[in-house]
Amino acid sequence: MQPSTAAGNDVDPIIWRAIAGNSVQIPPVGSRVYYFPQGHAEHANSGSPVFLSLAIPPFILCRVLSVRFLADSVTDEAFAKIFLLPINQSDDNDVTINDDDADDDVEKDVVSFVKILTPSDANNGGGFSVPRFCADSIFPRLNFVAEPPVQNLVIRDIHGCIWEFRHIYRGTPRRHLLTTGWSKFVNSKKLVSGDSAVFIRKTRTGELYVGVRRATRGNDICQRWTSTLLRREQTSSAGTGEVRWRTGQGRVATEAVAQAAEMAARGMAFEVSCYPRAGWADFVVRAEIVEASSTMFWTVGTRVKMAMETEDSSRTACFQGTVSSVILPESGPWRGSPWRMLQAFEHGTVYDTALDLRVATEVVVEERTALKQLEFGRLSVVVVI
Amino acid sequence: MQPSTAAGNDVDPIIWRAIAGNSVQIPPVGSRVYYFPQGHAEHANSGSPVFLSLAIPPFILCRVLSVRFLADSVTDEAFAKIFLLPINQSDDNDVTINDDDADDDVEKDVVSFVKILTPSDANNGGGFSVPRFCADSIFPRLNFVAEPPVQNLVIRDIHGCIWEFRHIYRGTPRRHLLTTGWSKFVNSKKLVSGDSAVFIRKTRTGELYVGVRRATRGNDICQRWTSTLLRREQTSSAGTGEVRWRTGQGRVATEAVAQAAEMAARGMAFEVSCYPRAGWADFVVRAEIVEASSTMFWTVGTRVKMAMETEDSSRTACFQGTVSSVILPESGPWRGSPWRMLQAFEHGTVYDTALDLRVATEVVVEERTALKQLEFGRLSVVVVI
DNA sequence: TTGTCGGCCATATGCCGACAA
DNA sequence: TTGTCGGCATATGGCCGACAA
Repeated sequence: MQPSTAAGNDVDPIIWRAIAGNSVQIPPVGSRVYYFPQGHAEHANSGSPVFLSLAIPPFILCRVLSVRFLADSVTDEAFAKIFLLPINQSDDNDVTINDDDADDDVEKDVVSFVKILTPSDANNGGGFSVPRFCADSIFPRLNFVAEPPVQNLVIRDIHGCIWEFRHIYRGTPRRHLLTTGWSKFVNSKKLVSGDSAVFIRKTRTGELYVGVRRATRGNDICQRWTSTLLRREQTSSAGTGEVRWRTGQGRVATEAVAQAAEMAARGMAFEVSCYPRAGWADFVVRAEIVEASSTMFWTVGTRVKMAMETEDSSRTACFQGTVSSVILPESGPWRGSPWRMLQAFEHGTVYDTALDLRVATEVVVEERTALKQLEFGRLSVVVVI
Repeated sequence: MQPSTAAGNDVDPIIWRAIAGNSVQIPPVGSRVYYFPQGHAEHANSGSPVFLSLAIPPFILCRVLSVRFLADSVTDEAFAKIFLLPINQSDDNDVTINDDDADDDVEKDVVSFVKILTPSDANNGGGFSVPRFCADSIFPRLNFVAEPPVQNLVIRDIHGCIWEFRHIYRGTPRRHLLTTGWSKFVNSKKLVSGDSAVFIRKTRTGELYVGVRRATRGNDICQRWTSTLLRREQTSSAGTGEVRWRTGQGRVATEAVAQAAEMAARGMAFEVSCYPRAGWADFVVRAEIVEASSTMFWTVGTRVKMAMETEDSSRTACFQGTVSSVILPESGPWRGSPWRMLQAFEHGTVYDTALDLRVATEVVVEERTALKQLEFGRLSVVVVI
């Protein structure tokens, strides 16, 4: 099975990471991971996958053979295709090439800024109000002696397509704005208020990039606090029909899940597409994390803490909670599966950001979590406290 | 395996048939059919499917367990989900409920009209020039004493969504036009000149329906005579990106093909999605047709005739030709497969329509055909002459 | 510092009859 | 009968500073 190229060209990993979010974890080539078919199935776009053989283990140890960083041609979402080879438990040493230093270097090579779009930003006929920090740190400096100070920005999106924006500093009081070109971008990407725009600058070359993140709605706990309902959906029966892809939850074909699980269970190399989205669980998890968790004695009352990024990636906040139930299926096809074995009750959380997380303090977190389930914004790690 | 419901609601079979085209053949529930994995694979949207087991027979006898008439939520194409159970050759009697009479009755219950859109019809800011016959036979009669004669039409599309069009009879000389509402429809359905609109009226209730058929381009012989190139594609790198689905050829996920073929080979019930499109071969074919063809001694020089509908379904035309080669693979995974075993050379064709088929008289038909391959417009049957 | 609003201008949309194929 | 065009009215897009949060 060759990794298919039909989904488009590979994305520069540096840009990919900046657009997907800095806390997204993609296991490096050579590392050991566990593949969770149940988690994969949760990403299917319709129904439950059909497994030809009934004996699909709940988790399968694999080695990462390759990783491709890609972009969804319809939604612009960053996603990764990971090529996995099932391996034995005894094969327990990572063969990762340790290039952490190199990674750090290149990561410092970009600077990025995320803004959640206001209604004014996303309105038809409107421009984009550029926060001061973005204008100063990302965009080229304007010539402020001109009247008005103005320049044309040439920015590439995740596909490498070029977009042009007029960047002007005007108004009383003065502020930075993107005018001409912005509206076309918003319409083309089908952005609505609540979505985010990511502006990225490669510090060495000065090249500019722009990415989008869709507002997380319609999944799990996120659904409860969001006040923006299905504004992207067809509002009247005679609507334009152009935004229908918004209704689909999963991004992965049901049959692709079934096929991957089948091949994994047979010990054959297989490929999975991972869409890192807030509120969706990773189903390919570093083996070290799974193994550390499996040695933990989970019991009701265990207190846990979860670090996660806010939606605009500007800060990291914490969930704190108590495990309220531990469920390991005792029968059925998934007997003994740790997937979503934990359910936590959240309490007494201290946040260092106010806006986005405040409503969540009032709800019971019902997600069952093995390790990385309670995503909100993006979860980075679970710590027992 | 339950037929999934995620693709949308079922379409009224009468409306479905009128929109798909009257010559589209969907095998009835209970009938025996042959499933051709190779033909199915030709409908995959990327690469070649991965077959887990290598022994996939080239054709598998099945019984039709159920048929669902559906509509693609993105392209509005009519397609069918057919649920098939592999059966033995000895199980040779159809269990079809003979409801031909009933079918005939209901088919007479609708009247439809197809028009290929002119540039003026598909232009932005333009209306739709309603042919006289359509206005007379499909739309409600206007009040011609009014000045101008005008009415509002309320028409449902294949999804049941309501569209409103202003139908006016004006101009000098007088003619029927759809004005207000038409442009929104064209933009929403992404119609371009060359595509077709189908207007349907249920004679009993007077209810109106509208469907679309995309111009057949990019496949086989159709590609050679069409002069309209990829006008729907993104023209600039900063384009809107809204028409990208036009680039995809197949409509079926590669993994779905692999899974269906696997299950068919194992004798398990499976489901396939069939998109009846001109230029694409049916991969689920009535058993009687396949068996009749397999008793035929095919040889180079055999003269064949093929009836087919013109694109606007108004008339039936004929291809005539001579078999120029007969190829049965002698080795490889598809040894002995009849799929596309015939290649025909076209000659001396007599058409009873002029416009759409005339260029095809000048080309060599290179398609290899088992039975139903030389689709142009829509092929209905091959006859040895 | 930055989100939203009303004003105002430019452009695009879209209805029309004229005319010709 | 019907496809295409130019004219013209109107709607929408989109840039602007004012003002307030």
